[in-house]
Amino acid sequence: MVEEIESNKQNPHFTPNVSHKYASALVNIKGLGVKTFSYLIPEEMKDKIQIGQAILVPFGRQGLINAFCVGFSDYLPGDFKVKKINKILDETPLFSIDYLKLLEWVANYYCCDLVTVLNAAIPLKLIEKAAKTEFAVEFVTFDNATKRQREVLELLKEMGKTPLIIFEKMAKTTRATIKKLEELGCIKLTQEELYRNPLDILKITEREPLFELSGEQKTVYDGISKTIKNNSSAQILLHGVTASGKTEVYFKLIDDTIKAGKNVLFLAPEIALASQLTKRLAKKFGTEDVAIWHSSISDGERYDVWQKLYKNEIKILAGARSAVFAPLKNIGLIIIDEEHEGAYKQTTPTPRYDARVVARKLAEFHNCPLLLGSATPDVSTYYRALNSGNLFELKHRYNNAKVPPVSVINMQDYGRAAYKNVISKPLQTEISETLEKGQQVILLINRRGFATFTQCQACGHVIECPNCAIPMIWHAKDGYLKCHYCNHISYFPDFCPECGSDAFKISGTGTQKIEQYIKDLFPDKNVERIDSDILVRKGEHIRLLERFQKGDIDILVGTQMIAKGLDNPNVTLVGVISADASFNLPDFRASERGFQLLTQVAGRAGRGEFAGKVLFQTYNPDFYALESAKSQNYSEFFQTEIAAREEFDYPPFSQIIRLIISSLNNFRAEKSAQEIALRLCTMIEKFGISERLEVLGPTPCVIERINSQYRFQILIKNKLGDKGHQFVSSFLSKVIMPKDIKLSIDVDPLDIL
DNA sequence: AGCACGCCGACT
DNA sequence: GTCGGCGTGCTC
Repeated sequence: MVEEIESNKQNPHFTPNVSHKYASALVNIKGLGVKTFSYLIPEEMKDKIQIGQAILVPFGRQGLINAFCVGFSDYLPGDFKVKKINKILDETPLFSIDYLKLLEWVANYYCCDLVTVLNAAIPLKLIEKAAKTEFAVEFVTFDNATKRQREVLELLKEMGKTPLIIFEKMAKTTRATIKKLEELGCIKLTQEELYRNPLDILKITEREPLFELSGEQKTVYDGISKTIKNNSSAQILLHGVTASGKTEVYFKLIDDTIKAGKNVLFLAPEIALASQLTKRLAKKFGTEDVAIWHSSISDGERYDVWQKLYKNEIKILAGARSAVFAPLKNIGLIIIDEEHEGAYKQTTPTPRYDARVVARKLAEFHNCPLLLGSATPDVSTYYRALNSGNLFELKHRYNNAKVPPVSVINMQDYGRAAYKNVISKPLQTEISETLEKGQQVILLINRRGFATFTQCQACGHVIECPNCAIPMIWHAKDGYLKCHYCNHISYFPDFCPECGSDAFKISGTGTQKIEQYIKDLFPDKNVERIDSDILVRKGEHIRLLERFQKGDIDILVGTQMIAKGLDNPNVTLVGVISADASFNLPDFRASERGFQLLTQVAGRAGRGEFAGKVLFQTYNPDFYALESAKSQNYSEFFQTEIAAREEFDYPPFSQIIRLIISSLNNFRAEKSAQEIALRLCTMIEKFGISERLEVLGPTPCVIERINSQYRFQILIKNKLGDKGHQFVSSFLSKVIMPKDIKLSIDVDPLDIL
C-alpha cells in the first residue's frame, strides 16, 4: 500500500556560494503553487547574482516569469533540459542568506520541505510585484504645455508625488501623454519607491512620554535589564497577573533597545490586538519607526513594509504570528505577549508552525533576548524559564484592584436539586441577586466537552488510561472504553474503583441546551449566546459584545471566546457551568487548557467599582487544576502538572510529532497507518533509538471522521531534539502515499483530537 | 492553472 | 483516415 521510492534520488545540495553552475529559483505558478526549479546561470551574471534577488526565468509555455534566487549548485536534481536565467530584475536582494537558513531550520523542525515554509513566509504577491518597477510622477512646471496637458498638470500639482499607475487612472490619461510631458520637462518620473504609511492616518502630532514604572514594575524591569546585560540571548518569561502592567515594562525595554540602535519585533496573538498595539507603539515611538505585519494587510502595504524592513527603515515591527517571517533586520529584542495563546500556532495551511518556536530560533540567530509574557504561561515556557533562572513575576494588579473570589459548587451535593441537572441552586440564586442589582452576568459553557468521558457522579472519578493518564473514551458501538493515545481497552466498570458507587455517567453531551435552560429560568431577562456558530456571521460577534457593553444584554452565555478580552465593569458574576469539561478532554494538555480558561474567565468579574464573584460548578472539586484555578495559584498548578508531564514523558520532557493518516475508506486508512507505524518502528529499532523516539499507535483520532475522511493517528514522542525531526523527515521522504490516502504531519500539536 | 500528449468514438 | 472528446501529467 505504501511504496518505497526505488532510487532515493538525493537532492543536490544548494549552497549560498555563488561559484556554481546552477541557481535554484523559487517560482509561483497559479495552480502549482510556490516551487523551486533549477536554472543555468549565464556567464555574465556569475558575479552579480545573489540569494534573495528577484530574477526573470523562462517557464514552460508561460514565457518569462518572476522568480527568486534561493541557492546554488553544480548538479541538477533530475534528468531534464535546463533553461537559463533571463535577467536579474533587481540587484538589491529582498531577503538574506540568514533568513533562508532560518526557514530551512523551520522546514526541518516541522518535517516539511523548504518550499512549504517559503510559501508561508514570503508573500506570493511579492513575487509578482518584484518585477514591476513602480514609477512615481511629480509636477515640475506648466511651461510649454498644451491645454489638455495643462489640465493633467493641474491635477498632478494638486496631488503631489503620486505612483504613476494611480495617476494615469485619476487623470484619465495614457503613458503616451506622460512620456510627452517628461520630454517637455513638465514632470519628473522617478523610480524610487513610494511608501504608503498606513499609520499616518492616525495623525499623531506629538509623542506620548513613557509611563513611570510602579515599584514592582521597576524591580522586574531592573531584573530583566540586568539579565539581558549578562546574557544577550537570554530567553525570559514575565509572568504577571492580569492588569499588572506588563505592557509598561515591555515599552521601557523597547525604548532601551532602540536607543542602543537595535530593532524590536513584538508579537501579539491576534490581528485585532496587534493593531491596537501598533497604535500604542506609534504614539510612544513615532509613526515613522513603527510598522505592522499580519496576514490581512493589503498587498501594497505588505510590499512597502517588506521593502522598508529590508532597507532597515523600521525600528519596531508589531504583528501576529506571520510577523516572525518578516525580514526585520538587526533585531535586538523579541517580545511575545500572551504567549500561552494557541493562536501563535498555525493549524492550516501547512506548515503548522508555531511563531513562538520560530521566534526562539530567530532570537538565537540574532543573538538577542526573547521576552515572553503571560498571566497563565504555557507549562513548557514556565519550565524553561524556571530552569534558566530567567523568570520574573508581577504579582499585583496595577491599581491595587482585587482578583475576585472564586467559589466551587460541588454538583455531587446539588446535582439532583439543580435545574435539569445543570444549573445548581446557588448559581441560580447568585444570578437572580446580581440581576436584581442591575449588574450583568457571564456564563461560560464548555462545549468542547463533546468527547464523552466517563465520570462517577458520586465522587467525580474519571476513568483514565493507565498508560497515558488521559480519559478513556466510551465506544458505544463496540461496548468498551478506549484510549485514543495507545489503544488500551477496558470495559465499563460496574462499580467506581474509587468509591464503589454505581453512578457512572457518560458526560460531555448536550451542552447546547444550556442556553435554553437559562432562558427558561430567567424568561424576562435578555439572554444572548456567543460562540463560533454565531461568529460565522461576520460582525455579529462585535454587535453582541457592543450590546453587552451597553447593558442591553443581562446574561451573556458563551464558549471560550468570552473568556478573554471582555472588560465590562458592570459584570460582577461569572459562572462556569461545567468546570469538569475543561479538564476531561482526551488530551494531555487538557488540565493546562482548563486552568488557563478558568483563570482567564474569572478575571472578567469585578473589573469596575463593584466587587466580583466567580462560581465554578463541578463534580470533581478536589481536582488539582481546579483548586489552583480557584485560588489563582499558578505555581501550585505548575508543580503538580509538571510532575505528571515528567512521569508520562509529555512536553517539555519530549516533543510530540503527530502523523494523521486519512482516507474516505476506513479500512485503507487504518491499514496504511499500521504499515507506516510498523516501518517507522523497524527503522527506529535499526538505529537503536527506540528509547528516545517512542511510537504510539496508530489509533483512530478522537474525532474519527472529518469531511467523511476517516482519520487515524500515530504519535511520536521525540527526545532527540532536532535530530528526531530529521529522522522523521527522512523516514517520511521515503514514503509515498497512494492517491486516496492523505498523510499530514503536526509537530507540537495543540491538541490531539 | 494551462497546455500537450494520447487513446477511443463519430464524421466530412 | 482524422477530428475532437477530455483523462493524465508536466512545467527546470
